[in-house]
Amino acid sequence: MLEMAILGLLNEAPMHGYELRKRVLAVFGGFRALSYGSLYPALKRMREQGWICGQDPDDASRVLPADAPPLTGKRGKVVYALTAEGKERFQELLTEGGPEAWEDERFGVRFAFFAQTDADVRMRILEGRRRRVEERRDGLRSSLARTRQRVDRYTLELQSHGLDSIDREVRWLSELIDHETVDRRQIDGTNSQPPKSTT
Amino acid sequence: MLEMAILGLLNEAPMHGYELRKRVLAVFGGFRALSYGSLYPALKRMREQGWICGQDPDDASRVLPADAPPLTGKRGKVVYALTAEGKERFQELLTEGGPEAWEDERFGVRFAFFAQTDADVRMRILEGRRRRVEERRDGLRSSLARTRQRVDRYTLELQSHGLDSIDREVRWLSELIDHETVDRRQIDGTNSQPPKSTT
DNA sequence: AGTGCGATATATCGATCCGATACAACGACG
DNA sequence: CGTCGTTGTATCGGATCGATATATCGCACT
Repeated sequence: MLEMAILGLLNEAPMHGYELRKRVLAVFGGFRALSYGSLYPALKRMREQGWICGQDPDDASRVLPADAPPLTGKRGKVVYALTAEGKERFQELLTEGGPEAWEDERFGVRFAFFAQTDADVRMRILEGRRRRVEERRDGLRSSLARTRQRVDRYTLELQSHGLDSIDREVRWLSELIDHETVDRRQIDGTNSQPPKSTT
Repeated sequence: MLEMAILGLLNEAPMHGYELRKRVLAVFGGFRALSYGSLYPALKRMREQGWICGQDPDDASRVLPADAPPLTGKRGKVVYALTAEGKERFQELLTEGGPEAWEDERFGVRFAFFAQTDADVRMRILEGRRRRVEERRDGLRSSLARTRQRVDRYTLELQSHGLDSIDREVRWLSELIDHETVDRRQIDGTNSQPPKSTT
């Protein structure tokens, strides 16, 4: 979810599209890129939605709402910032913990803003993600077991390495879940909350 | 490169689109998926290119070349097989070792057919891929070093885990390259080939 | 003083691929 | 005898990429 990434980063500070892209590359670089071909259309859509507004830094009076001209010819620079609706929308996204949140691409973005997410939503997403990744691991594992004898060295190497990566992610997620559980227990201990069942 | 994946798998054995998809999931599952939304249009394109042909298994006489009808209504099953041009095209792809071959998605597919690729092309691709991944690693590493103090626990965790994954890939590639080098030395020793510079 | 390169910056275009969905036939199972 | 899961083909809209065009700015080199 590109939309959430943009809202989240603009929530930290207003910036140019260009800057936005560099930040995305730095934060999500291990998982996802962000091309201009998605960025600028996304910014346009979001401006139309009213979630962000663009402002010309050379002429502060010239605010660019929904219907701004395409800036052809002499192009101005635009600093984007969240509107009230944008902040609202971001908060709304933070509370969503449905199955979409633990799909490959979404999860990375979702996780990057965990610090602003409620503990129970964090837990739901981490456990959902783990289930998801375990499923894939099991599928790959059995497929590998079946074909092990029949394939060449390189295919085997590729599948083994893929399986290792997935195994590592499961372990990483388990560590995070353990950590969350400890945090929760500490809160429960001092705050006497009932121990919620995490389904 | 979806095209190469299909050609490569059909080179092993003719099969249905559906089967093709399952094989792709099994072999590349750790890296890439394959949706029907890409598969069937791709098969159609490739049939138009003359690389593959489809044949109705219930009526072997009914071969489906380039301009076959969309099979609406009563849909027949289609077994796809490589044509002579298709085999040629696949061999051609196997010899290509340019920069495209070591980009994220391409590399996995490329690597899966390494057993049918020349040793020097294998080496070029492995080293190119390693350079590519090292670049990303260094970018991420310095970005992480710069922001380490300023970000929250989850962002840090995400970036660290991403960096670890990339580090692991570099090590994996290095092991493969070492192995290739050993193989080459053995051939050079017994076969007295001149030690090629791998630029 | 010129010049030329790399970074900053906005924007679009075509192509690729995904996700969801529809449709249909077949076999297993109760 | 129905109905559920698997096999199987196909399309649609939407998201995203990769390449490219354009323009400005600062800095180094000559």
